[in-house]
Amino acid sequence: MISNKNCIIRLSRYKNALVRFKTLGFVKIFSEYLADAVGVTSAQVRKDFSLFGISGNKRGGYQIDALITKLNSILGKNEVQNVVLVGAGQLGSALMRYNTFEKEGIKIIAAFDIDPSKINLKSPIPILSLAEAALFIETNSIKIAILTVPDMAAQQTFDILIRAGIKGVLNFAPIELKTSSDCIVNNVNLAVELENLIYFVNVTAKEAPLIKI
Amino acid sequence: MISNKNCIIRLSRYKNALVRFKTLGFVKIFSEYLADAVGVTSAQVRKDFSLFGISGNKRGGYQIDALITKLNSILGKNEVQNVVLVGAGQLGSALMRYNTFEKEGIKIIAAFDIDPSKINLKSPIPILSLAEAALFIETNSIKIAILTVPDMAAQQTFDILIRAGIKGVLNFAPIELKTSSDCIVNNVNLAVELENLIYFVNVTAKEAPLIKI
DNA sequence: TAGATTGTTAATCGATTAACAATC
DNA sequence: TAGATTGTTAATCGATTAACAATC
Repeated sequence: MISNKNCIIRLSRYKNALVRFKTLGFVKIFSEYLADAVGVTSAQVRKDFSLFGISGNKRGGYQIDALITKLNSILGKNEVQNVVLVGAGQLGSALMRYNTFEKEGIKIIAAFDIDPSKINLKSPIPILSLAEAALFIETNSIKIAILTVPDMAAQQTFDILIRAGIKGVLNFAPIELKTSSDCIVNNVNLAVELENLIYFVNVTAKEAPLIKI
Repeated sequence: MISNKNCIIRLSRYKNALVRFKTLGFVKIFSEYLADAVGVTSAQVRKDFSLFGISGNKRGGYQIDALITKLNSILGKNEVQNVVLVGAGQLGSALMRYNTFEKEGIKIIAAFDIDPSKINLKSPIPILSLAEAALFIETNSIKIAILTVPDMAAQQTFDILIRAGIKGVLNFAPIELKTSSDCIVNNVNLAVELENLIYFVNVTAKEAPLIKI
């Protein structure tokens, strides 16, 4: 029932697409249309749903409202998810102001930084000293952290978070964090994403002339 | 030879890890250690390398310097890659200040926004009117764009970019862009990444008590 | 040389897709 | 009813891994 990461990411995408369909006034939807909106096959949609016991009506498709409710429940979106952010540098500060998280029910309730000049208890999201992180995380039972510290500090900061009880980390440092089995790490590396794009654009450009001949 | 996206992303990770090994004074490396640093198997490393004709020395491993050079060449990192950014909102502005790109040889040479109040020709990265984007992209032969506009504007802005000759887009809108076959889209969705993490942390938490019994 | 590591093949694994019976 | 869509099984596809001969 846990399924793989890609499957869960698709559930999020289905949910987002369904919200858009609902905004447009739709009430029911067929797997074919939902698949199209998300860029997968209809078989994939039905398979994913069946893995989570989501069923529709043969010939009648799926009720959008019920589907959104079910997906939100699976994805833990029925309650606000409190997270902390560690590393209030350029990217970290931007994420603190990134209002899409709030819209999606994800609340950064505090940020931490090692640099005393960054500490600011009065900003909309308080920025505290890294030294206070462990206690804060424990007393507030925070399970998820966003890690936006410099590369060289990533592993040691991560270790602090683990010891404080963090169970999931969204890591922006281009480092493979050594983790214990009970903490999950999702890596986001924007430079790598761009490099990837550059690579494929370049190979396609090199190939194109051959095709034209 | 094109290979799949995951393979190319691994090449970027190998490259990053190798640069760190080099910093630490290493000259040679075995597939086993590189695999460990990146979190894959040594067979995977050797397989990836062989796909790109990279060879080492049996019994002697790989020369780090030569390897970095080769990977940089494959990934197009021998020259600075110019890109544009479209949508100078919260996230867009942060990415403009995100110096990791510059460090990685990726230069945002201009940004565009539809909001006249955002236009600023004197900022370090000039912010121009969206109306000027097509001409700018064409005259400068820009192939890659970072798209950070609001969800509802994403598709129409994307269409403008396509017509201007953009071949690769790093898309931050939670929308599946309808693209032509000759433009590649990489999606980054931070809220979805966090949702994913939340999901797996929650299921693990629910399962843990069962394991303890 | 003996031992260790690469390079590559074949086996495994898992995810996606096609296909179709069930059924509304 | 006839037709269309779901739910699920089996087939396909592709990526990862194990294993080992080649060889430094």
